Amino acid sequence: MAIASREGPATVADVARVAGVSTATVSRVLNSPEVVAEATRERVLAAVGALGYLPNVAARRLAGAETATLGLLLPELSGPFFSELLAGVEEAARAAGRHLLVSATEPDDTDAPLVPPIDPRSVDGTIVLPHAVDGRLVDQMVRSDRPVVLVERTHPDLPTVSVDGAAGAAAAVRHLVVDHGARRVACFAGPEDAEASRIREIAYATTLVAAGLEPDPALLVRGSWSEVDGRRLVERLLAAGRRFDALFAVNDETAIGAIRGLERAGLRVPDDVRVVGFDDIPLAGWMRPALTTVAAPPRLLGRTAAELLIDRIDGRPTPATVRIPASLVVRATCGCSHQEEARTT
Amino acid sequence: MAIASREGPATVADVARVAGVSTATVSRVLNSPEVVAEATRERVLAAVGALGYLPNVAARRLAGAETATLGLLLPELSGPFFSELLAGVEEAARAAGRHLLVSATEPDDTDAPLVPPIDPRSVDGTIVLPHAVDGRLVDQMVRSDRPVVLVERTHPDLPTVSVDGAAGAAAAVRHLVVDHGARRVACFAGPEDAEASRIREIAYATTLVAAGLEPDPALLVRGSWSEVDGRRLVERLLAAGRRFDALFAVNDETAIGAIRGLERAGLRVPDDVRVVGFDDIPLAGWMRPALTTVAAPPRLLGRTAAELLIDRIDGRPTPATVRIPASLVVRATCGCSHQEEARTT
DNA sequence: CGGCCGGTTGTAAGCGCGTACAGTACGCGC
DNA sequence: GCGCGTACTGTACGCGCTTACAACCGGCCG
Repeated sequence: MAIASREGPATVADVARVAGVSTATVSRVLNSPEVVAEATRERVLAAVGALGYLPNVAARRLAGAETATLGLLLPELSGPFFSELLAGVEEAARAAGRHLLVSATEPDDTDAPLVPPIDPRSVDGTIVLPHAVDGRLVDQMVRSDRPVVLVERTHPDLPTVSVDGAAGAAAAVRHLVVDHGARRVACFAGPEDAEASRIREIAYATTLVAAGLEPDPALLVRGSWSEVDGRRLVERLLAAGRRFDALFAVNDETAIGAIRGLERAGLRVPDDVRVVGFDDIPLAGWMRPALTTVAAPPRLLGRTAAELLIDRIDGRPTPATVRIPASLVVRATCGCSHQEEARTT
Repeated sequence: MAIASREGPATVADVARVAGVSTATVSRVLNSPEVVAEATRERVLAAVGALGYLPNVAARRLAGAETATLGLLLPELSGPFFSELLAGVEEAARAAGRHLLVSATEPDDTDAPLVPPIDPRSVDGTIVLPHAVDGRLVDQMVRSDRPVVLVERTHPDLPTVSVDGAAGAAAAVRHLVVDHGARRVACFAGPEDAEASRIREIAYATTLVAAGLEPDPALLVRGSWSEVDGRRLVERLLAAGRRFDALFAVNDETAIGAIRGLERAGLRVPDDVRVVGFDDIPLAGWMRPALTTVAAPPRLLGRTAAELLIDRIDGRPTPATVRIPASLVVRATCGCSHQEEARTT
């Protein structure tokens, strides 16, 4: 006489006993139902329901199956951009019945050089954002043979999803120059090694040229994507006596900081300086004057990356690169009429 | 002659072979070093280093050890409050060498009634936020015998960490009434079943009474913590002909929405209506006029919850309840002088 | 000098699950 | 009536690791 129920959660063995089959059959019902006879399948499923059986992820993983969890590696999770992106990833993961293992990595984390923040063996695949890990680690992940998807960052043999920074930046600068007649357009860029920023800077310069303007190198300055840096860059430029009638920032937080800096310096936005940001974080629409910016919907970015990763995991054919279109969202800081509508988000 | 190195990551067996010991000894070196002889330990450690051995989490878990990962269950991850909290949790988890499994649960997720978004067996413990799961699920997690910590939510036999909402709300209302002479103070609350909101509402009412004012029930209205709802509540109140000279919102987003609504209705903040929020999200300090609010640092909340959970997991004694002090951050929307300093965040 | 003890290390038994391989039972054709 | 294929199902092993339990060793006490 077998013991009817034991401590702790039910196992395949329990289900097998209740359904009167072997554990192998239970496992088959769960993983490849089509090979099991109809009647047996139903009996097993009933037992699963009755016992509230839930597969043990660890055991499953150990036995070689998938984890049903995605890894996400990013530099930080607090800002509006990353948190929206995270939300998008989580959304897609959950929709696909996957869990999400998240890890942030302080950029200045010099020690613990090669222990990955996420063990590739405990996830089915990983999404990696810029600066989240250094190149060696990425290489290591590639070798781990588990799928990896990059976001806003490239690598010779890894798929990437990114926003169309070039088109977005071009649209922003064109709007400033062509529609508003700006002559001296500053560019507040990110760190030199940030690919996403480089792409936008280049588009900024070429668009200027295309419009018959000569880019002034002194007007291209670098910060670290943060609000305070936006403010600091304005101060630095102004202190150096550089004047400009428009400003394109490679992300919204920098743009917002810049606007604060301009206000404090007694300059009005958009009357004295027109400003366009990039990203379209929620705050962009809430602030006053509302920020004109390039929409690079982080949530969509995240969702797309997750979907691509899941497709890879499941072995479906996937594009090597997905480019999310960026579109100019005209609000007030560029100098267009202030008839801004309530955001419908 | 044993094979020197095989495919894939190294295992304890590999380490054992290289170090010339048994797998048990390797395991012991990793888990309870003190029982292993000095010389042996060093030899094993050397082998671990040489092979770049990394324990397989799944196997470890299956064998009964801990996962070194924390679960976090929240209603959504996009807003400023949750994303900051998440950052705090992640920070503490990483500092303690733990991973983080994150899951959001749409509140309107009616189906899939009892399958937990996070399998309690695959984490060492879980942090649960309001609305993240319904009561039955919480009960289930309690029974799973793995530690659970609640945030801004209570349960008879679970530890909780929350901000001192009562003290914070009281300070806010007192500031409005005593320092600014407000007579008719509206309260924009959250849903009826939100504990955190209830506590603040009660403090709002009692503080009014204590100040010799009689709370007008018509001025206590409910939304869902969101910006749009803040705006809607203003419209509704105004449409109903209710007048008020001050407004206390139980969270910043509602307060911000309310301010937009007031502006649109032609009322000036703080001149016509003084506003105080709650939470102190980053945006509070960035917007204009800058929002006076009660600081309930979400990051600190998250970090504290994670630390409490880790203490529980490690079996250290822990308080049943941690209350994070809330402090009034005076900026512009309450009507105090506009000499707001740059946020030093 | 035998026995016993504390300090170490090895042996082996699972943890829960997937799956190759080996049946088993039935139905068909010859 | 026998052989063989088909459709299922059961047996048994291993994934990598932890952990009783046993084994061993030198030194001590009696």
